[in-house]
Amino acid sequence: MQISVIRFTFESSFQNETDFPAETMTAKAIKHEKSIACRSQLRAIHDTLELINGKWKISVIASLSFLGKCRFMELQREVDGVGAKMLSQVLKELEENQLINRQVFDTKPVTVEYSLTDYGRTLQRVINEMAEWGANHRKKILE
Amino acid sequence: MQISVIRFTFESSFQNETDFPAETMTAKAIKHEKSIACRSQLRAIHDTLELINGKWKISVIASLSFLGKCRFMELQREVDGVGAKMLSQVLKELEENQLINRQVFDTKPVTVEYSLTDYGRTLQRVINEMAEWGANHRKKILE
DNA sequence: CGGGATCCCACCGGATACTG
DNA sequence: CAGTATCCGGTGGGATCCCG
Repeated sequence: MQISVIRFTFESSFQNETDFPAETMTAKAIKHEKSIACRSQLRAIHDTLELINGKWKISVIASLSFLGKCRFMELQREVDGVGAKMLSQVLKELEENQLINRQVFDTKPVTVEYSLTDYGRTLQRVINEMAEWGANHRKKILE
Repeated sequence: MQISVIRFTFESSFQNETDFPAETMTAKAIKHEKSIACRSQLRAIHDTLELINGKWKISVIASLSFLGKCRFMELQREVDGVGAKMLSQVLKELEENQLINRQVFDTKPVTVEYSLTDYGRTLQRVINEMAEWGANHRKKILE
């Protein structure tokens, strides 16, 4: 009967199991297994959120992703509503987390260019999923 | 020369274009096109963030996604660190946004079960990407 | 058990002014 | 241009108590 526990996979967790002929102990075991798996997923999600959480981070990353190299003012113009202070702070944090590069040019008025690092680029799939979902959501809301 | 604008796609935006033989006007046109595309992506991302932003929403959705139906206390136990007030608030907002179902049973101590709606389930891909990225990130951080 | 009400604080984030 | 500094209000979110 322990085989039923093995039957559990992440994929199966999205279906109801009301027709699952489990007795109490097996059900408990399944629940426990699920909880273990769930916590490890939650931890991973929490890790991700720790880096890209906040009102602006994802927008900044997405902008750099779509536009390539960007200067400070370009980014501020692109990300609607962000103030200089927040943008500055966000850029600093993203740089600390190795997600973006900061390159300073010694021109007459100093020029700074930001760009994604290779590691920052690995967030693209997450960003794409979010953008896609958002687009579908807007369609749905407007009936 | 306008053909070069047409050449632009999202995919191409991730490569440098330093070797792109564009004159100023074409480069400007490209930049403008990019900006337009970028803004529409940012708007979509903003829409998504509007629903799932915050410290707990994604964790709650992920928990329901992995565990299926859940009661209030189960969720609170699962999502590490969340208080009853926040959990309650988050659940209310998610319900208003049609992402979760709330089902009340008239037992002696009242029982409430939460579960994802079909629409809430469409967030799964976003969640999976985030979980996967977080797992890789943790691996990378630990060298 | 499943929350609502209240209190309270930290910090997010906006506005403005200033610097190099 | 690319920030930094300062001030300050709103609110995210924790703790605690309470209620059906």
